[in-house]
Amino acid sequence: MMAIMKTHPSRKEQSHERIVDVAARAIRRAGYRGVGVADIMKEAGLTHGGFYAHFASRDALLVEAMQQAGRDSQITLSQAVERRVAKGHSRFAALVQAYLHDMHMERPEQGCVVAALASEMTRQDDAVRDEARRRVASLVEFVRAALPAGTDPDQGEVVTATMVGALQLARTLGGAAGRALLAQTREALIHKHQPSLDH
Amino acid sequence: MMAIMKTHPSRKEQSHERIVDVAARAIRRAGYRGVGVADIMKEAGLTHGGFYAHFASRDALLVEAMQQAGRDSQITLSQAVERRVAKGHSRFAALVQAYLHDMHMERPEQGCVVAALASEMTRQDDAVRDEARRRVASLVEFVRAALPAGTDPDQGEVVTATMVGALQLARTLGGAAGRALLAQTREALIHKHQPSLDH
DNA sequence: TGTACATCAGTGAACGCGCGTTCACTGATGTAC
DNA sequence: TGTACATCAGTGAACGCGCGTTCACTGATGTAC
Repeated sequence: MMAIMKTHPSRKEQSHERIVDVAARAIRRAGYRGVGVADIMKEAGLTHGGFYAHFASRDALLVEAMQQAGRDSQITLSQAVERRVAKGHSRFAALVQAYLHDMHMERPEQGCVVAALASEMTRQDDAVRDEARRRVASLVEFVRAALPAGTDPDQGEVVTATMVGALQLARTLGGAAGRALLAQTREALIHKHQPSLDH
Repeated sequence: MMAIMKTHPSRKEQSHERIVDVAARAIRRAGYRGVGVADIMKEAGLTHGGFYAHFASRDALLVEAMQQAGRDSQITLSQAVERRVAKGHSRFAALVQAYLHDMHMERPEQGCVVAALASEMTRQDDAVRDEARRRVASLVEFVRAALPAGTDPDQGEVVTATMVGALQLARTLGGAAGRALLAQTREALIHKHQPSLDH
């Protein structure tokens, strides 16, 4: 009853996943308040009436959507990092280049959920806020794990703050100004933490 | 007709200013979507019906509110910086300490409008978005002007991104974790740009 | 200084719309025998 | 293998509420003479 089986998912589970996937993209594109229940259901190929068979409330969906968005973007980012590492870049430089990539500025809906929602996170109800904290902590951990050997681990928070802030400012400025800001930030981070490499 | 006189403001002008002041705090506390026209008018001591004698639309108010919030927080920040400079701190250390102060984490409604709204700025209509870009540019200029002599001016963007990002992450985490993140970021910025001072 | 009228700032009811949520119902899938 | 019934996932109309916006009206302020 309680155990989650590894068998192929039921029809309902498939719908559930589809709804969460859609929502995970929607909140990053349009914000917590930006897309309604009916829109999400429609994009998932369903009608809005069925929503409450899947979730207790809109907020409950938001929590699952943030988890999913976190998984999504962490996988995408990991893969981009590994690709660069395979080409001979250091893990740290790879992270900085992947996170502060022009594409990441232009495609928030496929990108980091923390950067997409940072300034709205404080204003959510408890359950959503708790998940937001977990997303931040998880991102910081990811960054910390990519710091060059010997770096003070406290730099994990600082580098995360720099990357998240830069991505948001770049998105606000947009266009050439945004890309310039990203380039300067990549340069500064890599130069600071690995003066000898990737320059 | 067009010239703005320096005479004492008319009754209507006083109301207008009060509405904008209230809105400037409200958007930083609750976000662009967080407070309605009726609430703002009420807090300004008026009824909602009079709103459209002052503004063409809710968005028009948001533009003025952002300008006002920018002025507000720039003045507050300047004063805090000057106070620290007077005590013998360098201008850069003073800026970092003032911006990444625990109080700034706890009181978004009196603080930086960019940090309060960064991730929502991309999602606003043209007029609001334009003003958002100006707020970002203005903050970057302010930071650049406080960089230690001889620093590459491109660091203005990077330091701004770091401070804005750190403030947002600290607010999301809240409490002790938030304060720790602020402290680490202050330390890192000051240590990087002025290794010899304020340590 | 006073009276009559015009202008102005603000009031409060009302409208239209979108959105989260509920619910009676339907058609499909699964189970019992 | 077939029939009867129960369960399940999803449908679509409806409800209630909040919010941006409009508008006819009121009371106060200012101006003309």
